[in-house]
Amino acid sequence: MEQRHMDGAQESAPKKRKTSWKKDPAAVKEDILTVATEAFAAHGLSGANINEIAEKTSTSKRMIYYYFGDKEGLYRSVLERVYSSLRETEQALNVADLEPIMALRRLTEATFDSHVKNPQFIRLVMIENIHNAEYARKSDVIPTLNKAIIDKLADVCARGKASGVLRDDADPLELHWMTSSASFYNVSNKATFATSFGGRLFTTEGQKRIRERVVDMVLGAVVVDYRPRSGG
Amino acid sequence: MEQRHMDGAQESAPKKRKTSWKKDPAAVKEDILTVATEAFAAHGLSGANINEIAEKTSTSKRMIYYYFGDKEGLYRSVLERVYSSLRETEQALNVADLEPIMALRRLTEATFDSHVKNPQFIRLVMIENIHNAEYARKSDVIPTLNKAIIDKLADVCARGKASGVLRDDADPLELHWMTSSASFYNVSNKATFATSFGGRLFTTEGQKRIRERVVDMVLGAVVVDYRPRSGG
DNA sequence: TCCTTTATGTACCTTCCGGTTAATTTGTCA
DNA sequence: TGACAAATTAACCGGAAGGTACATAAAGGA
Repeated sequence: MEQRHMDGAQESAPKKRKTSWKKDPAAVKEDILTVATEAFAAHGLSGANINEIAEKTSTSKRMIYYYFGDKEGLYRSVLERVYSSLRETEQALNVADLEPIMALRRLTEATFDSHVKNPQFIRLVMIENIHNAEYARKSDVIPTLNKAIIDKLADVCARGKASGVLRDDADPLELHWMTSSASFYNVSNKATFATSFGGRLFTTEGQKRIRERVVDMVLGAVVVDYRPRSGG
Repeated sequence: MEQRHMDGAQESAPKKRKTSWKKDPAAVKEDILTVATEAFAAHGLSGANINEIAEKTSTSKRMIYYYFGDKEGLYRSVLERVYSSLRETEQALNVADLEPIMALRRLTEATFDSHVKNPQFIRLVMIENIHNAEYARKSDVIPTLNKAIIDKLADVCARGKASGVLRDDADPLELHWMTSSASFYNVSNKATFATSFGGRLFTTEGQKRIRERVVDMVLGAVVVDYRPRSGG
């Protein structure tokens, strides 16, 4: 992504002629995507307003249609971008040289934390599920992005079974399901849960407890004779 | 808006006068709510279309506005109705005379099953979360509906701690959070999960395994020395 | 230098859709 | 039975919002 001078109108480098417009497609696209991500995450596909999005960019509505075709195309691009960036984060985590239980704990905690830190991603996935994943399915990147995390879990599983600390029926995909479900729900359903039951679980203290409980759940389900860190 | 007599129109035997139209407000409202529930669950608040809803009812658009004021009012009514009906289901389950671990298992399984059986409820809750629960919060029934399940869990917890089978730090609200998170995610994120990882977990077989795994997770997190039914 | 392609700005159009107006029918009750 | 309220119909409105037409300024060759 090579955007030069996305702002500069006044630092006037030597001979860089700074004629009227920008002519910087990459930066323009990025700008649009950033604004659109916020809008779609906040209001959903039908709820987001192209005119409003356009106003918040440094460019015009015309450019949105020029680069993304229509509202749906813009939405798809937003979805792919946000998916990719999260999966990159997942890929960065290295647990290959931790012993299996510790590795599982770390992966679970990392998932929990990354979900908490990326509410926009969560909201877009929620929205996509409302649409029965029809746009994610159309994408040719999204369905392929997820090997990394499963591979990691498969490795941990294999090592854990070999050393006898994990149950024989432990399954990488199910493990991912378990960590995801708890971590996702924690962000996605915060609003209604707090409305029904109060905000106790969403204070700093509450989240600390929940985070530990999620680890307990996951480890409790696959570790042979799991003993929680503290308590009971 | 000031409509009384929202029901009872036909138990008056005497002078059966079946002239042209119905004059049956309760049935009309129910009809509208049924159609609207489907529409909002399918397309969300902004995505649902009042004209389409009206066409699918046996009455007219005007009637929707007559009884519910505006789109938001209709949505709120839909939300309250679906919440109430699910909570009634929860209330029906009796586990007071099961021993604590078995009671927990039953509650977890029941939650899992009821979520699977009520995808419309799930979708409406997802949508409500996209709106930060703003409409649920405005309601004066929804925030009060949820005592029942917590009370049940509190009872189980107390008994379990007394007999030493549950960890001292087991907490009813956290328990509800655990059962809900897994059960909810199983339905809410089915579409994207299957897109990313295939549908293996959503076959009949897969769901059977997942269901048992959810029980393992919950019990594994709060039961002292939990031993899963099979495996390991 | 001119021609083609890419990128951008301005103004406009059309349709959909939430909501309303006004008139009509049905039931109730004095 | 007739007046009044509740229930219902049909036609209509205004504006918002997605999308487009058209002109035109930059860049990149030949």
